[in-house]
Amino acid sequence: MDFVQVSEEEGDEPIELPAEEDGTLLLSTLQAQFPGSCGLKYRNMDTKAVRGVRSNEGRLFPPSVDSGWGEYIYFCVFPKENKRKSDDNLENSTAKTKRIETRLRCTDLIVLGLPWKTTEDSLREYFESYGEVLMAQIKKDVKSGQSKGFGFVRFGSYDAQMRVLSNRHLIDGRWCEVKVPNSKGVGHQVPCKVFVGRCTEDINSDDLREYFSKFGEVTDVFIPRPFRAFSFVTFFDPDVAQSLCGEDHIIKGVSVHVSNAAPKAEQSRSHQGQNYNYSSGNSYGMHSYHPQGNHMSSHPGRSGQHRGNNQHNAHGGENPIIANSHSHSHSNNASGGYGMGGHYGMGGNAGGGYHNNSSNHASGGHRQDGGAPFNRNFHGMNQPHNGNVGSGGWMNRGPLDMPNLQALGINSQGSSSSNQGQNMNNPLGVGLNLNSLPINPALVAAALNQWSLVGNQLQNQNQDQQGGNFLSWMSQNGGHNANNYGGRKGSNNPNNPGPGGMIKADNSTCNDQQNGCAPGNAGWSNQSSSQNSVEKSNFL
DNA sequence: GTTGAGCGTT
Repeated sequence: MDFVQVSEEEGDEPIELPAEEDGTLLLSTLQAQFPGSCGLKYRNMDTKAVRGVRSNEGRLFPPSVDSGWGEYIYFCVFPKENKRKSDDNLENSTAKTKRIETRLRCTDLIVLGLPWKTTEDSLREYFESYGEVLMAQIKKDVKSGQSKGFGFVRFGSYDAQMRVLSNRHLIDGRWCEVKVPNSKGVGHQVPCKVFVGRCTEDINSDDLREYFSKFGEVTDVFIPRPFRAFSFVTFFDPDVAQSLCGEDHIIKGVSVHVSNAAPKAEQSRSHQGQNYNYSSGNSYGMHSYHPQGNHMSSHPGRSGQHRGNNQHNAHGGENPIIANSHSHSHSNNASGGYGMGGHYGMGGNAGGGYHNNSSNHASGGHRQDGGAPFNRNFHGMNQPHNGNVGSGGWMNRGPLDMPNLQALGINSQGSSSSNQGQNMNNPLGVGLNLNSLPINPALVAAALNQWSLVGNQLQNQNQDQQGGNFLSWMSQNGGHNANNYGGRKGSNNPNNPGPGGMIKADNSTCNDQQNGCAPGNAGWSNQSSSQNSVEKSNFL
């Protein structure tokens, strides 16, 4: 095993940190020894200059492919104090620029599970290792002054916020979780993913990654197979993604067009859309760490409010409530599946046609945060008549908004013969074989993207072929960032570590209670990302 | 004085 010599500051005595098998050093390893650090740098003996170490997705890469980390002594990079302050000033100034409008700003973060004894001072002290803490408060009972066991923190830098959201926190002897509070709403986040239309077949993911990397760190590239004349590129920085939208770019001599991966109107139109944003914007917050185990212990009253949708079976998705109360039932009783098979973190079709596929019902429930917020976020998803209620809202559009499906070459048959019946929940029977279209598939794809229909089609067509679906990939977004920031591929729950957590929900019929931590572990699993997307990345 | 899922008297 390789060790990397790291000191906090140049000249300090170094500590040897173990590198991974692939030669990288996990940021989490670094942060375990140097809390609050965000990177490494070293003194280049030839140039006498300080060089930064490449950092990507929670991993630090050795400067040399051949000689690895070499004999350098590296020292830590910490978030810049002045940068934070300048950001704060920017945010507080009246002259807010477009940048501040689109940039992901710091938000208050809720800290759950705090020990009763934790004070605002100790809370602040803990989090200061990550960066400047602008606010730390403990919610208390007004009469007794006793802590309610949760509080809020706000950081001065988004970097610090990201790191906090992607790490576990042992505060005053108790594991706590930090999340973006539900009360914040989730609609203001900016997607990291862009749609790249007019692609040609010879533009591969490496080409896309290489090309777009010059604008910012590319965390993912997804090219639908078979060829569809479009692709998706996910950036680490949503600003970069945003800045590219609407532009034409030439890759391998081909003019491609970059646009929003999902139309903005869609993102604010429905709860699903908002949650899509949430998932994309809060890439780092998608860990599902549940220090107290199962947060979804039975809430019969709540589940009662959400019954009715029974387009699929009783264990629809990973509805934790149903899972808890119905164990392994497959019957089509009327109690299950309010979660629409999940995917609630995205703007796409969480419902129709997909979760009727019996081979995949366990892939639903792609919870991206834990606990009861699920309930709050999904009122209105249960219109029982509509298999597409989770479709990002196109079914909810008025007729004037409806795309001309016929003009787009959309027929009324699903194109996947092996998935017959999957469109039973799709009231329009929308299905599309882009390959068979008489018109440029790129144009159709672009149009469909604008209507958020790409997901449906991809899903219908590729589900069998790739074992994944576009929509869950959409939901993933930077989610793997979260995983890797923590240096863990599996659950963040120390009670349930291991690779299974983030990889894939078990396709067996038992979605419930296997781990006593229903939504948190298998919760935001993403079968698609592990196959379509993550495999193209070099960090999993 | 106890407790352990949650979402903030701005």
